Amino acid sequence: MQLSQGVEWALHCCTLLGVAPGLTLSGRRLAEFHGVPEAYLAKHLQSLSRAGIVESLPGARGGYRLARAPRDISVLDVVEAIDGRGSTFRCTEIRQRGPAKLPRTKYPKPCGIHALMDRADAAWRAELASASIADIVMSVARDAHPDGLAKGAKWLTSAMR
Amino acid sequence: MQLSQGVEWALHCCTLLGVAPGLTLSGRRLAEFHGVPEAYLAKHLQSLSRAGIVESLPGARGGYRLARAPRDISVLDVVEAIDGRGSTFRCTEIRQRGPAKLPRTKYPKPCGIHALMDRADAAWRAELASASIADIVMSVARDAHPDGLAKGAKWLTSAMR
DNA sequence: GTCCCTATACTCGGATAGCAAGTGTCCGAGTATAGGCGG
DNA sequence: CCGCCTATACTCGGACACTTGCTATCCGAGTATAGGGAC
Repeated sequence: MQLSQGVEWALHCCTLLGVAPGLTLSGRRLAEFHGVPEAYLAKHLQSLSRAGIVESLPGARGGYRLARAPRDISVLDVVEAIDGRGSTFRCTEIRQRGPAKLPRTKYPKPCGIHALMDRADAAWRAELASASIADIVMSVARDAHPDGLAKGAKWLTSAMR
Repeated sequence: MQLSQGVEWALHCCTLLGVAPGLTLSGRRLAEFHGVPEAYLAKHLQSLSRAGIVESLPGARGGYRLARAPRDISVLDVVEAIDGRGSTFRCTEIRQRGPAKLPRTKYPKPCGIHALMDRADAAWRAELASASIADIVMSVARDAHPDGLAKGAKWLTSAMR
């Protein structure tokens, strides 16, 4: 079970877009800043757009910007936008197959395995929902090396020209 | 991100093997009881065997049985045996790429995104580690319909003949 | 009746195809901009 | 000098190949058993 590669890219993109309110960057700039292939990143940006996390502005000087305040976008929102909203565990109800099966009405409660898996899933989601893009931006501002922040800021000003 | 199909099968197999100490069932019987293809289930049983969760007995009257007490086998053990032990999130350190990169020594701490993902991963694993096969067996015994348990017990006695 | 041997049937284990989803890429539709032209 | 028009360059969006890993299956090596035969 592995998370899609695009999740990492999408989170970093949202983090970058979250450093300044209304900051708009094109797919090309976002790819350039992160050193990832532009064409493939565009695919994930589309997913973010469809999910209502970022909004796209067409035309020259267009690009992507956050659709909501960084505080109101949880990491879980981004993860689900890229990787899908489905549960990690799919219960095929194999207890209802084989020689010990009963009529369908005899299974009022979900099986213990399914219930446990859902609990683990909920714990994972809760952790991701507890952090917002704003939190990530703050953590970067706090932990990153000053030189890196300076280079980033410099690139940003030149990219917005 | 979706869990492998085999995880469900493996958990149900371990649950069945956990109902009685030393209970040994062949791959054929396990597949028959759960109504799943025997050939494919065998592949997952091999994984369980390699992970030291079940031990295999060759020859006629052979099969699989739990290698440890049900109490000492966590659900996480089974999940990791089938689906791998790797983290769900793979950080490719894209912050070290692009125009704002710095020498590698300038990144003493893992990035905030990576740290958060690891926390979520840990929460998921903790939940799965908190339950053992013995717990699953108990929950089935408590929640399943008496008729289903009776049919299961009947099949079991005939299968052990 | 007891022991031994052999053939058997059953078991696990790894090696081998098929397929779906993620990965990676491309080109077309649409728009704000920049420059040129006319008034 | 000012306003309008046109061409341009850039943007997003969806449609199209490719690869990895999960899904599914098969056959071969090995062993405990069951039955038969010899003593």
